[in-house]
Amino acid sequence: MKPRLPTIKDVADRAGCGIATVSRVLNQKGPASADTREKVLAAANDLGFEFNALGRSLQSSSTKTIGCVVPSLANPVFADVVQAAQQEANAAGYQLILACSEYDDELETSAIRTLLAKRVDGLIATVNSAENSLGLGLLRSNGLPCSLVYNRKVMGLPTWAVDNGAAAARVAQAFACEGHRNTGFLALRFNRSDRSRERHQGYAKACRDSGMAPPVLLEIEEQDGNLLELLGALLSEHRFLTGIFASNDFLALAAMKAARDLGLRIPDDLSLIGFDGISTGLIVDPNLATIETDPRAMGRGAVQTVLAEISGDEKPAQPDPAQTFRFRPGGTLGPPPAGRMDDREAATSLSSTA
Amino acid sequence: MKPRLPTIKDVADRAGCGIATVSRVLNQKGPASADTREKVLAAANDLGFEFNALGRSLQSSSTKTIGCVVPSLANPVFADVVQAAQQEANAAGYQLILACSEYDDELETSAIRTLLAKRVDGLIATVNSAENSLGLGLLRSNGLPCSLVYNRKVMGLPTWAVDNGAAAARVAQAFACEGHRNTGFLALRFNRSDRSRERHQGYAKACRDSGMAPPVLLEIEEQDGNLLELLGALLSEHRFLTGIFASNDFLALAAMKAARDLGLRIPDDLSLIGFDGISTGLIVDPNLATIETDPRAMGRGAVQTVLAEISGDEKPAQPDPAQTFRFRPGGTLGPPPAGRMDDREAATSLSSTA
DNA sequence: AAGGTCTCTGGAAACGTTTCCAGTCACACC
DNA sequence: GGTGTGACTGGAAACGTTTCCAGAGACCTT
Repeated sequence: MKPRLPTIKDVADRAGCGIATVSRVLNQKGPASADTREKVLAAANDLGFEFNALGRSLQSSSTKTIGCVVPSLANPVFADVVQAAQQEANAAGYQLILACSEYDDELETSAIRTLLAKRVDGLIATVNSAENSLGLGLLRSNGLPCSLVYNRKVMGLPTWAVDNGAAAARVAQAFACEGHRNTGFLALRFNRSDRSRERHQGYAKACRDSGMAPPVLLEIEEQDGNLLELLGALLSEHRFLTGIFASNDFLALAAMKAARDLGLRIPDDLSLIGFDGISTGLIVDPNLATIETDPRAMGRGAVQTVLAEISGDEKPAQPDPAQTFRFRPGGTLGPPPAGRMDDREAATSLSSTA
Repeated sequence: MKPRLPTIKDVADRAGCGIATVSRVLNQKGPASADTREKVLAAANDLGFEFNALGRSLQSSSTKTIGCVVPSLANPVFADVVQAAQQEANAAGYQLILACSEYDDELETSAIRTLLAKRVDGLIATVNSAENSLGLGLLRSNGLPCSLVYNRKVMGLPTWAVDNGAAAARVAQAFACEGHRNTGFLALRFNRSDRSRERHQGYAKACRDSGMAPPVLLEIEEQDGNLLELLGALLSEHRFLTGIFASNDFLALAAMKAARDLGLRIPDDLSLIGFDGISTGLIVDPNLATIETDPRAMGRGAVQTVLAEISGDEKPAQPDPAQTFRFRPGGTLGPPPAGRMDDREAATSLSSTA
């Protein structure tokens, strides 16, 4: 059935020499007479020979492979991370093994375990919860070169991440500038993403600091199809909110749609700010105000860090410059509706915004 | 530096038995006394032992790994394909190795070559051009279980694809029903995607059949950032067109944005129909009329087919039911503007379009 | 002509598994 | 007490590489 692929031994037999010689010729290392070289090359060509990476890896204990764990590809942010990581790895002669955790701790751990068993040379990952990830523990304990992406720094592991706290504060400032006081924080699987939690925390703190009301937490635990309905229900329940900060752009756009379906005008009746800066936000009308991040740079950087650690000699590129995001203005942010500005008495108390 | 991971031999030494015994215990096959079993388990646990998949694969000549080649993850269609394929593979205990061809033949071939060297057990792929893909030739010649995705059937390889011709005809029909006569076909990297070419061909034929003018080919060869500008230029050049069929939704949405920037109202001044049915099309206002496909089903199906061929016993699930798409109505399709219905006199003279 | 160098070559070990096979041991049966 | 029957065990081969090392010539030098 399976037509066994030719091995180096087959080539050697056909060329009438030893396997050591074939290896030398085909890898262009070590001496070989012009005559043998030619015969080996011919034999390899005739047989359509390709090295078996397994044997090779086993002996060299290097697989030229990097593992990549992300929550999901449905979010364009991670698709971008993966794509960029892929390119960067490829350029260095490495392959990417992909695993999606589906925001599930169980799957995340088993994915990392499998990757470890496959002896990837390095690993980049966005884990559900950096603080208590079993998989990360495994990585640490056997010292595999790795880098986090979008997660906060933890256990001394390098990470390519956005400063969620600072970004959330910037959002609060944007709302405050327009005069909003009652805002909400919208999250999808709140308990399954430490990014979301950090953004919420930072946002709540910044709201307090700038004299706004504490943000209402609008949480949805995904149950697929009816996302828009759930959003609609949530929105009508909280009509008094004048602005909503969504923990990612995808959610912000969905909320925008749901609000429109409810007859709300944006930004006249409700302001929206997203997070991530995916390109779809620029296509909708009005454009989505958001925190713009650079997922491609994150993916690329993480791979560079890992590659540097693998090769050892180069100094690991430094992961975290001061600013990893910028606020992108958009038509979804405007002043709150006049009727709901009445609780303005507290408006002057805004002051400190780091 | 690298803290060599424990091998089965280490476990054997610590448990005071032979490696064969360890293998038997840990794999739960073959006999073992309760006593040894316990000692082995303890030793493995102490050492944090995990099997090395390389040695295992080398000996069993099965890597439990499936290769996956797609043009890009930037298109949500492929992100969905990959994600679904991943889930399906995982469920069967297989891992996915991802490679993106970036719509480049060179990269595509080398990706397949590498995957082959890594001895994947099977492969699913969307290739740039099914007809003349070098990589596909390689696959064929060594009989690796594989399935195409979104490509047309070729060399007897199973494929999970949309009937591009029929779908394009459906689009033509939709335009014709509304009374459009002068339409365009918009494509991004026309020469790099046989899907795009097939859609164009089918569309041109259907236009002819239904008495519309031959569609104008609006082609863009991507040069990143200025996509919207290029689209804008293209649109103003062809003001006489009342409808545009975009070869994918992403492009359709970009065109929608570009048209709006030009002051065109949709669908009053220009109708748009896309292809793929990505979810973003349902978020924009008006909703995008499009051909809805099911990328997840394609990815899942392709993996099932490959898995079936690997295990041999099951009969390969049949890839291609009659209808793999449906037309999704949307607000971007309306009747053509009254003023531009006048060139109707030429309606009968249409004839040859190769 | 003996010794030295230099280039080329192939055998063999090693990488970490699985599995075949032969060996050991305890036990029951005649 | 011998013998057969099991259950259990470990040595060794095999999977496909790379690389060390020693051997075989060819050629030059004295």
